[in-house]
Amino acid sequence: MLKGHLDMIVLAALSSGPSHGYAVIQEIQRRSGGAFELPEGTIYPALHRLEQAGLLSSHWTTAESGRQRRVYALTKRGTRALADQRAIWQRFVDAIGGLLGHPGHAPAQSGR
Amino acid sequence: MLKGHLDMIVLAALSSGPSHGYAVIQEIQRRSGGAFELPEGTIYPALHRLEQAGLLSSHWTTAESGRQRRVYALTKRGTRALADQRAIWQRFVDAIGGLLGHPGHAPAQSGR
DNA sequence: CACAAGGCATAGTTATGCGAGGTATAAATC
DNA sequence: GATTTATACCTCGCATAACTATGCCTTGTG
Repeated sequence: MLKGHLDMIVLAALSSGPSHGYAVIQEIQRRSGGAFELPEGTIYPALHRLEQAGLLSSHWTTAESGRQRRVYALTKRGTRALADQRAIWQRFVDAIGGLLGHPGHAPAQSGR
Repeated sequence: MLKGHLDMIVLAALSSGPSHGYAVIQEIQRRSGGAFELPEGTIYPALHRLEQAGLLSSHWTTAESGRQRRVYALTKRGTRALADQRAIWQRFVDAIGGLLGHPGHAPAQSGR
């Protein structure tokens, strides 16, 4: 379960350039090594939420195939939000690491 | 927010030996470097859930102070569950890592 | 005695990922 | 030419689970 981390994941998937919803799903699946196969019912609402929040912008395009696609791109705020999320994620991972570390083992003081 | 990972955290906090609820809260706070300050309304239901699931066992004791405490301990299944959770967590972290990794960067193939 | 600190408990709110269902077009298969 | 598969979008409602708020009891302290 990625509760609470989905936004970061979607933002990350768009960090390499604009893309449309369906492609985001596949990009996430690819980049996660198949670990995350997110259903549409997860991604589309997330994209809408993020656009609503001003972290993404979207516009309709027509692919060469003639298909209609809604392409999303990170906004300035979205890029910043992703950076924040990364930092939070890192702290989160460190904290869990401290908890999982052996009983008597002093938590890695993490140089920074 | 540690949605979905709370159980692992609680199990981890008990991996160094039996303890009672209130102490679990403080242990988690300590081991996480202060990152996780879990309210009682989070921990107690979690402990109950885990006992219900057979991952913890509990019994009442009386401290030297005369106070009643409910002490929880990992069961065999709980220990196994913790190990499983660790593995899942590791895969999860790796997957997120792949997503956060630079765009053109091939995801670490992680030998195993 | 009042109040803080230790200790346990639960009922209700809220957030959110996901399943299920719906629409539509293009390409492939039969 | 008809059916299926893949692409592409959308939304409603459920279930899960963490958190807020609150209450109760005991022990120690000012």
